[in-house]
Amino acid sequence: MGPRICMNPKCRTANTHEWKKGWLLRSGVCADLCYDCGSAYENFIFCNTFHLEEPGWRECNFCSKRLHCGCRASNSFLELLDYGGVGCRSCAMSPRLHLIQRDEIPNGFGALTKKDSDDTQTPIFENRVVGDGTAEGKLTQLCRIMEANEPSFLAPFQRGDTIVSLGQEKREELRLPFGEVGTGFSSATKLSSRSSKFTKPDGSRSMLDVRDMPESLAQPSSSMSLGVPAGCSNFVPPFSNGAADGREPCKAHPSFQQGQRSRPILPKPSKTGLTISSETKKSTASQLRIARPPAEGRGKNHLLPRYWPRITDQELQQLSGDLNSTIVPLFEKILSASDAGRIGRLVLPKACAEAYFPHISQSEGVPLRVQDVKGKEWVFQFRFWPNNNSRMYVLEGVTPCIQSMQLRAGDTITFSRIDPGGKLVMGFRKAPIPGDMQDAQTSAITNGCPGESFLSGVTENLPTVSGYSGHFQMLKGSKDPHIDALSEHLSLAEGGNGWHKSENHGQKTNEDSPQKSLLGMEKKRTRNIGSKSKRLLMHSEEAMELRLTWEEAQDLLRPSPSAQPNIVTIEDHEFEEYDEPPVFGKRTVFTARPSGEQEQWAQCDDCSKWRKLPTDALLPPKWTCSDNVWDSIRCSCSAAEEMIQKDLENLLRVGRGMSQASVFLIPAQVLYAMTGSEDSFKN
DNA sequence: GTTGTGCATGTCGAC
DNA sequence: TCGACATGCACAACG
Repeated sequence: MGPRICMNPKCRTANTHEWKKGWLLRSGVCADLCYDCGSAYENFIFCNTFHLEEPGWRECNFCSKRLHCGCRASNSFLELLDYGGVGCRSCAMSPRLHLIQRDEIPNGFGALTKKDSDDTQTPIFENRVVGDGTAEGKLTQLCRIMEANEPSFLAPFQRGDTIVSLGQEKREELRLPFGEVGTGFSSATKLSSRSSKFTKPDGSRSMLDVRDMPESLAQPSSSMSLGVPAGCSNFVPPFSNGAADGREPCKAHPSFQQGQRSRPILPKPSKTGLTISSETKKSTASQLRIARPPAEGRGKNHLLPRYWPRITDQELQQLSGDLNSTIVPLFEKILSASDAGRIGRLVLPKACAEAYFPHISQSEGVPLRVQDVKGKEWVFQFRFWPNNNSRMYVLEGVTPCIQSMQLRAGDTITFSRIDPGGKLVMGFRKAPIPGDMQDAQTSAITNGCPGESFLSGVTENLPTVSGYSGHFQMLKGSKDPHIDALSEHLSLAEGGNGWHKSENHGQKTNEDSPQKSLLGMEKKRTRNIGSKSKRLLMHSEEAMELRLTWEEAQDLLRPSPSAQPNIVTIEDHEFEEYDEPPVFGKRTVFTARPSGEQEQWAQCDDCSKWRKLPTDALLPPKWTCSDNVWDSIRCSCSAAEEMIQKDLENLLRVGRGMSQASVFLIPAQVLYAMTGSEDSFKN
């Protein structure tokens, strides 16, 4: 066991502690005791001390729950995770998935004798499967689908081993390590598959109940380590029922290597959550925006669908591939007026905060490092306020970040985790352009608000305004034309305009009850943004003007003169990637001849003479005649000006009469109309 | 006077 | 009915 960080924040600075051979369990969070400080963070229940019983088995000294690697091949557990996650060396399955009650030990394993606890790490977290038999059917259904899709997953199961039966009358507890969200879910899927052999087929049940999944994925550590089995997909959904829609094929799996992507499940409207559909095989599934439900849909604390991260499979794949890391979407939230206001407090959904952020016991909270998709690291204060015998979690100090991302009320902020490393990363989606009701309608639905009641909030075959992943949104938001081009190329971040590209989906989804959804949207939108935050809103015309202004401003952006681009090849397209932010280039004026030929004019910073340039010329912020490499005659300030004075005055008058931004881009036709004739410009 | 902080309260959705 | 949460509001700190 290598050095690990103590879970106690007061002690965690020392990462070379020895560790007691015990396990702590708290709300599904496992941790060791630190030998130095003698404790773990918070009031962990000193409950589980697992002992190696026989090959593949471990048993808690206290609660007598048993753990098995599943394949029974050996007791050789492969350590996978920083916080002690293990997997069987033979089958790579996580033993935590096979935890069962002592009295549920299947026949054939013989008597168990306790031994001294070994040093094997087996953190677990609670994953209580409903015991009414419902889960059995659901899991069976899941298994069928999985079997149909990837029979190889089931292969190890069909050796006849009676390991764990989810169909047993008594419920069992599946415990997964807090730090192994992804792994756990991935494995959970496999468990389901394995269980299929031993459960009664029940075709009538098609739902995978996720409400009784682990109580919490919280870990009292801001490091948020996430275990990822080697060789597996980059994207690891943090949800156990993601076993269905987020079931991640191992990259080593042939089907994956052949380019087969994980197929999101298309659930039908349902209150219970995930519905598994045979439609999952449709090739278009990867394009769908999936509201990936939380694994820890744990009873009343389970996350509301509105917070489920919505990300298309394709985006995930691209994100994962591009970043060469594992993306774990955690949750998202529509920014309220309060969130986006100047107070700088972002109210966090309680369930999300408790599930994915470090556990805090003091109101003061802890600093939380969150990286934006540009790589900039922000430190927020993650804290809570007592609130009606409950807690209200907030992130403080988010104003600079929100401003940096140019977010407003109504935009959606997303939290994800990047692994390895467990870094928290935040992205965003911009809200649609105000005034476009259809956009707004779809947006509201996309954001999981209104319409969710009839969309189930599970999967929405809908577009989003900008695609998920603020990763790409940030790329676009960078306003670096090159990055922006990349973003466009990837067809992810579409911001406003791109919204229309998949609009039909939204229409289709809403056609059942457009008015209802519209009303609901409006209602929700009103609430989200708040009547008192109208100052944060703007009229559609204003928004349009702002958008146009910004778009125009983009034409002025130039790569920093000192910046050296990195050439990035994506899908056979080469893009220049700059580390340095773009700079504003010199403003120019475009004109057009009657023939349609366009011209670009720039004014020398030294002599103030106007020079004609190629239309594709990009000028640095400071430009003089000597920089006029396109015209050997007029590359000096001593050269005569091309434009006659009258036309020049017209040109400048037009510029003054227009908005500050528009002066940069005088419509050529307008200019020509004002100047009257082609003779306005002399060559 | 402005801004920040901490808590209270009303609304609304989920159960 | 209850919990979550958006936001109001009183008070403190600060310039």
